[in-house]
Amino acid sequence: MTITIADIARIANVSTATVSAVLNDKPTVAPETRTKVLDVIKKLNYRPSGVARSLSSRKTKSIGLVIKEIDNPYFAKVMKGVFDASCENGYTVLLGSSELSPVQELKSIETLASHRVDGLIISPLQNSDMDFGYLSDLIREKYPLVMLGSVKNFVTNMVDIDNVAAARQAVNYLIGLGHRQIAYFAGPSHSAHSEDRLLGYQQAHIEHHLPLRKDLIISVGSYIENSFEIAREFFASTSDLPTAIFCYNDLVAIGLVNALLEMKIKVPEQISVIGFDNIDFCESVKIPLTTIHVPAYEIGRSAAELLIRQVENPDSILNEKIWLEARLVERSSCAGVS
Amino acid sequence: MTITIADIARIANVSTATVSAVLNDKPTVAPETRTKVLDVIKKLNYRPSGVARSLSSRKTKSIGLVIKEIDNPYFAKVMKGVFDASCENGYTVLLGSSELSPVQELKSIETLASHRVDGLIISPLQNSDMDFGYLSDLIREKYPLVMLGSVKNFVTNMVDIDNVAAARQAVNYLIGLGHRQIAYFAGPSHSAHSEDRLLGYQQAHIEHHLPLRKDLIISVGSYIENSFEIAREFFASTSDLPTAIFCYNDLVAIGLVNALLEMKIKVPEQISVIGFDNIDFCESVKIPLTTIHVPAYEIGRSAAELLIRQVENPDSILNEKIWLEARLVERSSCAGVS
DNA sequence: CATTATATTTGAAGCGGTTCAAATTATGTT
DNA sequence: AACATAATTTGAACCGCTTCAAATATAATG
Repeated sequence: MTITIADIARIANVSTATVSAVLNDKPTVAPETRTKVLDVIKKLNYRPSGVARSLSSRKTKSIGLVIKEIDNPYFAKVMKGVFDASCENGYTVLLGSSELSPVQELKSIETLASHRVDGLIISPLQNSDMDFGYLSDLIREKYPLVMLGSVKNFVTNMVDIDNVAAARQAVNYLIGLGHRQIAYFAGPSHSAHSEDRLLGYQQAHIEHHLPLRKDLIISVGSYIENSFEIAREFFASTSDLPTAIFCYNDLVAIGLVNALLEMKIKVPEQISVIGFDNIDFCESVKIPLTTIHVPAYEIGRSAAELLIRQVENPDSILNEKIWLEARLVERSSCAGVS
Repeated sequence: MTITIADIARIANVSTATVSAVLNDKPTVAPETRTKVLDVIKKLNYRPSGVARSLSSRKTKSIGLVIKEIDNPYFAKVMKGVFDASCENGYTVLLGSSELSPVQELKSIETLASHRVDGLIISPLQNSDMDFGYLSDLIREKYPLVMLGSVKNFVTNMVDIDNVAAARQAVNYLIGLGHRQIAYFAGPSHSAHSEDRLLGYQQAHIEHHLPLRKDLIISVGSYIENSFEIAREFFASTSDLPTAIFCYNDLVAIGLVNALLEMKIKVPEQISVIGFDNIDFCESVKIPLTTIHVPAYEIGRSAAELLIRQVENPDSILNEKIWLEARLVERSSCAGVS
């Protein structure tokens, strides 16, 4: 049915080895032979089977990308970065996503590994090595890997921003504005990023000798709606309100602002809100969002480039850490306290 | 290096055929044999090569998805739908995107096809059959295909909303509100969807005997920034302003609203704006956006389900058209004219 | 116990490419 | 023309799994 290299060989009256040679641009094949073969290939509209090719060459020219949420503008940028860099280098990307479930994260990784992707880029949900039996296997067998975020105790490639420092910067900014009661609207449980940002939040407090109030750390999730709901509950049930809120990401911040506005609480006059990520919508939202810019596209692109370098040069470094710069972007959702 | 089925067979003291049988849950293998093999598999942490498996079985258990823009919340939903349905059925998705370039669309399709994905879901850029030489090849050889949007003159599966009707509904809504000068902020050239929406726009005008003014059809693009820029130019250069604007998608609408507000033009008091897609951010934006809700997630999910059904049952219908419902969602960006 | 029916296992041929030592052909030299 | 050298081409062995006809082991029957 499908046409194979043998068909081409037969019709062009050469061996399959020769056809293979022209397919792979080997310099040994004679010009006339090359054109003859190429003609047949074109005429039959032949496209070599990547599967067969992969089997014998032990390279699939594909990489696996495991993100946390497909439906999140932050990861869209990461994906685009990965996709662009992969395309440029002739790689295809197989998509995986944990959708915030550790079980599914593992399943995604296993699926992609069994597809024999040449390497994996993973935005890990968790960061305790406990949960990474499978990953340590991969690392042990030197499977090319790039983590989007650091994983404790693992010697492997990584590209990320310094989440702790960036969070500290965000909270310090609020403190500089005069805020003393600052809440943290945390991300999904299991999220290493959320943990790191919490750490930065705490560091800023300690730096300025501010008390750490457990009741100001609220577990929210990752989506606008989650945040909206939880914000309403939170503000309905607490009397000692914070004057500023540091959010796990922009979606959380947007949901929060929506809730605040609905409750007739003025942003930033009564409560300042700061986000994280700097997704495209920050400017278009009701109260343009002050946030930490995370270079998501560049993270994706660097990760893919690093991974591909690793794949094509297996003896290169296996433990490269690329830290990209995050920076504060001031818009209108934060104000000083009077 | 990597461990193969032969290793398992040797150690378990059976043939590779037997190992293969237990891997594929064939009922013929004796229970004791099964457990013996399974034990070895577990002990060696063996994972069969999807590549080898694909080569001999002629199935890759993967599908290709070619979208138009990775970095677009609409397609994020589509992707999620495709991803979920694929996962549930044991398929992996290989990502492709034209990023609005016809050339890259073709390249994506070719790449995915050479990876021998079992089927393809394509959100086609264009809709003239002229541009689809490659596609007609695929169709001719009965490659399982689902188009996200109709392609003229092609007999193939499709799932989409009725873009013409939905656009007509949007424009009729504006007309019903009393608007008589309605502009269309069109999407990227090549976009079949944008063409269809233009058609609906025109039909609504004809229905109501309103003149079709060429100067009210503005080619914008697909992103917030494009729209923002072009909106500013447009309003700076025209005197005979429309009272309402129908936008290719929500991103365009959001950019437009941003521009209008910056120019101190009141929305919806002075100009009504209606979007298309109903992305998550419509509610959170400065002027909550009235728009046409497109069930993107369901589109993705139906497409994947249809495709997989096709793949696993090759003699089933090859020309199924699934039309999903779009509906108007009223928010605050449209008002009647006085 | 011999014989037949049933349950398991297996050998070997693909699947569609890549690879490389060996064979063949073309070119160059005395 | 004979021989060495360089340029091309090729046969056949993989790559790691599936498949299925044939072989072997086990159970059932008379």
